[in-house]
Amino acid sequence: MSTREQTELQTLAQDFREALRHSVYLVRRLDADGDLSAAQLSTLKMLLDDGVRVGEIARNLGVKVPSATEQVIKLERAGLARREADPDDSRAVRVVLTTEGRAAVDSANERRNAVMAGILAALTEDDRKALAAALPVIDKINSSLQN
Amino acid sequence: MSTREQTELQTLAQDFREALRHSVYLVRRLDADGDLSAAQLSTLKMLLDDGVRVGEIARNLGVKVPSATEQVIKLERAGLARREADPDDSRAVRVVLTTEGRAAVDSANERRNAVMAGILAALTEDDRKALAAALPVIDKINSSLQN
DNA sequence: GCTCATAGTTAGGTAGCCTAATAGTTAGGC
DNA sequence: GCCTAACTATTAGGCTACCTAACTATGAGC
Repeated sequence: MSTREQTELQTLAQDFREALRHSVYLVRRLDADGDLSAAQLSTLKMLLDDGVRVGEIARNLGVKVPSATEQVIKLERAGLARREADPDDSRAVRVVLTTEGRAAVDSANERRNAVMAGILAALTEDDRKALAAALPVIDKINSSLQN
Repeated sequence: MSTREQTELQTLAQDFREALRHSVYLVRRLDADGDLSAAQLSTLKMLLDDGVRVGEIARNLGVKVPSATEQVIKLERAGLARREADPDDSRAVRVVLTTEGRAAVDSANERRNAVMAGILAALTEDDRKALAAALPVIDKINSSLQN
């Protein structure tokens, strides 16, 4: 890698860090929406397909198992999820959505998408293209870190 | 706006939300570095130029004033910042860096940039170009929300 | 010189994360 | 078959970073 490339890498690193830091505004704007916190909405979304084990929830959220248990307990108290015994492994717990949970995911998801769409609508078409082109890269970075 | 554009907007909104959610991995990787939390490093960086008022710190961080006070108190206890009376307005407080604070910003900043650069080095040149092109857009979004 | 606005702090509370310790279950070696 | 080691989840206790509400002190307008 050339010296020029090295410098560019440094600059990009710094700029990306700065952009990430400033994204708190965006994240908070989205979270301001609702009755469902970001962590809880993320958890509920995982449950859409099928029952999911607590450990898997933790891995998906990028947190430790006790933190996932905590989220599940809150969702259960809110009547949005339910814990069931895993038929294959009695150490494990399968977390599933309740009917209310399913409805809550759908409506929270739609409302947040609408907020985000409103923000993106203020951009130019070129801006949106540039953003769309970067999303796969960001996902690539993130999944490489997921460990 | 055409129906096709509407749909694209919805899709982009959803994808961007998803990418943001997954960025916890990246943010946590960067924060794992060190002795200085993300909030504290951000606060310290603001002080580099000049004394900054608590209200201004709050606005910059995107938090309420009491939260900024809290950060300042912690930095003060850590010996990294100092509160001084504002000569122009005795209601106000100017927060300034100590010598240790200045050194701490520099080293934490460098270490985090190095971590980020390491992550970005694993991408292709095209990926980095796409990312670099999107950063101004992200900043544009963020500054539109800042208020 | 009141009154109202502004700057910051204090008090008390919440969410979300962590580590360490614990209970129960499964799996492998012998 | 049994014992140990590994795994799954929960509980307990602690931390950071937010928040709102209530307060103190200073500044500004009329």
